[in-house]
Amino acid sequence: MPVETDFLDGLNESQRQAVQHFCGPLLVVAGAGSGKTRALTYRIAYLILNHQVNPENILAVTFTNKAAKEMKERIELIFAQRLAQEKEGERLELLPEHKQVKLRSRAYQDITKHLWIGTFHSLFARILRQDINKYQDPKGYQWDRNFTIYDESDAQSLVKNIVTKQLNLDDKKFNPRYLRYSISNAKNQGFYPEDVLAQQPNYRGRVISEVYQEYQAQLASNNALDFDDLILIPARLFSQNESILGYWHKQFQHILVDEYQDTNRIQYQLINLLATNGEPKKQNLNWENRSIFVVGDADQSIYSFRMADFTILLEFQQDFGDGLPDDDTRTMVKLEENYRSRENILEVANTLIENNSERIDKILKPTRGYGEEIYCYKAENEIEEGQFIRRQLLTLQNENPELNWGDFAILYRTNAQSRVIEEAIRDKIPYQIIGGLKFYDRKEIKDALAYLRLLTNPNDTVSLLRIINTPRRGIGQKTIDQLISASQELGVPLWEIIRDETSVNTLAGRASKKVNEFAKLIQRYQANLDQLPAVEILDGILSESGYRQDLQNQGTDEAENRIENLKELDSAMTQFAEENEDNSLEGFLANAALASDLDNLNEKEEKVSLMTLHAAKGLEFPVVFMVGLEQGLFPNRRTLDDPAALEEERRLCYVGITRAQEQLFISHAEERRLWGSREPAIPSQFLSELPEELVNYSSPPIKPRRQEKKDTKKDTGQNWQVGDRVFHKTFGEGTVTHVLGNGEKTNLAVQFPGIGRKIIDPKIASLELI
DNA sequence: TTCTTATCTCCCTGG
DNA sequence: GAGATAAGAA
Ligand SMILES: Nc1ncnc2c1ncn2[C@@H]1O[C@H](COP(=O)(O)OP(=O)(O)OP(=O)(O)O)[C@@H](O)[C@H]1O
Repeated sequence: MPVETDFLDGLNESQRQAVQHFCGPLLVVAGAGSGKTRALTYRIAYLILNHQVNPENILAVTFTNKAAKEMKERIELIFAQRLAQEKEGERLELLPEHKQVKLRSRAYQDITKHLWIGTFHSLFARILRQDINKYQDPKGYQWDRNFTIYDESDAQSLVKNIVTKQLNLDDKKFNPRYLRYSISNAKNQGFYPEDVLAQQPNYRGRVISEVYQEYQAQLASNNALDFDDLILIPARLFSQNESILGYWHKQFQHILVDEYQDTNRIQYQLINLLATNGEPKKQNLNWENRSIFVVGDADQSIYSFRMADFTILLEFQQDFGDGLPDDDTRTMVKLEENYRSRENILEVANTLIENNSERIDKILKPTRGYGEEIYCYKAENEIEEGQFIRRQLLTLQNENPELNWGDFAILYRTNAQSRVIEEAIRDKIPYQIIGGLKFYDRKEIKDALAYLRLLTNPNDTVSLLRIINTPRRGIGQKTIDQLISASQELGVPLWEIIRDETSVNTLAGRASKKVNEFAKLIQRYQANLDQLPAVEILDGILSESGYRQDLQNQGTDEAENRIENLKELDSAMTQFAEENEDNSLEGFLANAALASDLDNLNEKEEKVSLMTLHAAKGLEFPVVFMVGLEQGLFPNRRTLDDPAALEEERRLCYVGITRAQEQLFISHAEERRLWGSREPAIPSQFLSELPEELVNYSSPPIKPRRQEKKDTKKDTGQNWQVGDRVFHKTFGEGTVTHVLGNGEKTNLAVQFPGIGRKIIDPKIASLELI
């Protein structure tokens, strides 16, 4: 009999039904903020607790690394909580700090460490580390386990090199960016170069196909994979090799996918293969002790540019489910209550999304009542828009002391918009920008990583070329060209030439001494790769290569900054080694390649978050500013003549609105600077689609007050008692179960129905006695 | 070979 | 308007 598990208290009836689902397929569909992610997370815990499923038999796919990390933390807490009650007979948060730490570490060692939770890319990169040598490529390409993962800029420079150097095409006519995008799209549909040509039997198609072919050949000879390969190669490997598929099918008995509406066909194929072991007939499937559980919302599908296809979500019922009508089906659960947003915010979002024709209507009931008014502000230009944001932030923060800067988000369509906003708020308001230039995209970081990649994977010519003359060591373009053409003639990787002293001496002329010194340096570190911890390798190579010294000599602020960033790389490495119990260089490099800027978002830091609407998917904030609602910007210019693309923009807008919990500000400018020139801008069509009665188009008062709230006193002097009924801004109504400490140091343990027990400092959070 | 200056391209979204 | 890149000078 299943143990009754108190964490089910935090779920409504439909969520509970989803969480308690054990075997077979289940689709959870629901609008924004209805607790889909929570249901998925709790189900993982429930499988382990009540069905004794082994954590290593669970595969859960999230959309971002950050979401994966949070999910692991939640599960860890659930188990630590249970341990606390079993072993100590007490709630976790009421135990002394060191005991809490110990229990969490137990939960990590026993449970979460073994779970396979991550993005498609990180999970399947891990599988490839194990099995890529068994992959048989139809073209005969081969990779080994030390493969390097190329990020977008590596991939683009490879394409560019092919276009200009090898195929001698005009890169004006075929810009490498466009070609790279075409290749990526082809891969995300499982196409080989020949397929591209067959689909597009014209000059353009031939060029794309040729570049693609050469690109793939070079990836292989560099022993490198791009992001798309991390999905595509496992899919091909599983299709061609029954025993490998069988192994992973057996391993992953329970498969869960979050944000299922944004999976693409290849990702679907992977999930399908793992779930069915390649059995095509639905009726032959044996779901004993197995399940597939996906959650999603077709209205939040916003990644079609990455070949995501929300019809995959719509087809789940046919693919896996019983295919019965909604009233009778046992393989679909709908969640219809929204726990995140105020009623007016939700209504605005729902009204907007109804303008899409390609959709299935859903119910999404508010649970939180009307909140503050929604304002739409018309700014003169983008600078004045920034001023508006600044004014509002300062007033709101001033008037609502319970809000800290981390409770605000500013969302925009394109990264380029962040600049002006940053300028407007930087002197008064702490902020963090998510996206744009990623940490791992910075020049100095890429240089450092190139050294490290070269050590683990000497075939990685892209990295080799990046650092062979960085810092300047007198190895010029002519020398490099000589070496490259020799390597091409002999058909060996460039590194093979460079490390061979005699070849270098004949080829490199004056620079040969320098090349040999460089080769010796690299070889010395390669020899010590397994002996030294990763951090020491990094430090050593940065010093001995003269990289750090070179920066120090420059003495500029910029160089200072780069040195700081390199130090940060150092701590990132240490942190990675600790968190993952992995101090190998390979492990760290894979992690770095897959890292996204979103991973740096820290809610606990009290900073306003600036990010794109795409990056905000899955997040929530008490106060949201959605800015730049102008025709051509949002919806974006390129979508205006494509109805499907326009609908996706509208979904993006829906996502933006539904990030807000308490209050939403929308703004647009009448004039905006684009690439240096000023352009008039007309308001976004989405604005006219919002219900007029719920949006206030006049300027918000300088000192807006939270109206609905009764006076929340920040009661330091209040005498709190066990049993008091209280109201909290985020958690709602609850009951005080413990009063901890006294006087200035009083903390309260409050039990919130449906949420659990929280420790609250009444001096920081405003608690109302009711 | 490296540094400086003029010209060109680009920004829609990201693992 | 910035960052990348190509051409020209030291
Ligand atoms: N049963 C519940 N009772 C109260 N609050 C809940 C419940 N379920 C979820 N929540 C809260 O509602 C908010 C939204 O939950 P969650 O992120 O799981 O929703 P979601 O459906 O995944 O959202 P999105 O579609 O926007 O990603 C969270 O703050 C969560 O803590």
